[in-house]
Amino acid sequence: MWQPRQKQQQILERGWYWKESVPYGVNARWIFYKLYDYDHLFDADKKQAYHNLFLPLFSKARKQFYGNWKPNSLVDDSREEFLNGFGYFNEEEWLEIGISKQECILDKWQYSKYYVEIWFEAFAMKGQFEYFAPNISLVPFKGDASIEYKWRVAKRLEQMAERYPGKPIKILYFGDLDQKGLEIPKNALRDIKNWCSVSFDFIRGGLNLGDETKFNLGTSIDKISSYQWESLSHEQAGELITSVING
DNA sequence: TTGCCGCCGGCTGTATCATG
DNA sequence: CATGATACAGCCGGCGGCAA
Repeated sequence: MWQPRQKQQQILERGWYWKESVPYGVNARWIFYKLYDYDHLFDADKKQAYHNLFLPLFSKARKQFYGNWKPNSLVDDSREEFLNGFGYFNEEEWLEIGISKQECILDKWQYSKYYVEIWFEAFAMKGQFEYFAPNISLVPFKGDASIEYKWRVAKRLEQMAERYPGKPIKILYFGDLDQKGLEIPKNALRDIKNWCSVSFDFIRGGLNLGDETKFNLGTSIDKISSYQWESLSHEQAGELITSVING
């Protein structure tokens, strides 16, 4: 039975506290920023602390089932399996579950002023956007978008323009405040605008210049003077997302 | 003395940009 | 024009030293 040392125990305990502090699943990176920036539990350089101290420790805790930690205590939204071959066991189950319990979902966009999509860079924070922006389509960016993905986005926006004639399209973008974080949407927009016959508003909701001081953010793991979406607290992220949606 | 810890590097796959 | 670095989110393994 693995027994972490005093310091490690303290870090794991605080990690569990942060994990439990929000109503959605979080990734390792999010917890690390809380432990480093808020709790100051690491003396080492940020990048070193993340790769050499934090990740191995929390990997071990989950694999060894230390305390309440389990392999699924942290979420990975970036990998997905595709299950096939399932269905109803028989006609009776189909009538019971397939038909009678089916909800009739009506389109909400037809009544709204705009068609809105949220594009965001910090892919693993999907749960957070689902929580603060229910009923809005979420379009994750994992680093630079692939060519096919950009084409898919462009064609979808055309379809939306056709489905909701005259309704303006608004894209709200959220991502890191660093060089790459600014390039990712710029690169994607270049192709998407080329391939999309309809126009749309693109609004970078954050992180924008000034947000780092407004929210008193700690710096990125990888680069000083860079700021990551995961540095935002639950409340700050909620405030930022909802204010952009309502604005 | 054993095993935990810190440190370092590499791997997955697609894309863009800086450098030489 | 070719190569390397970086972005995304982690997981895995080896080595050497120190602590329980």
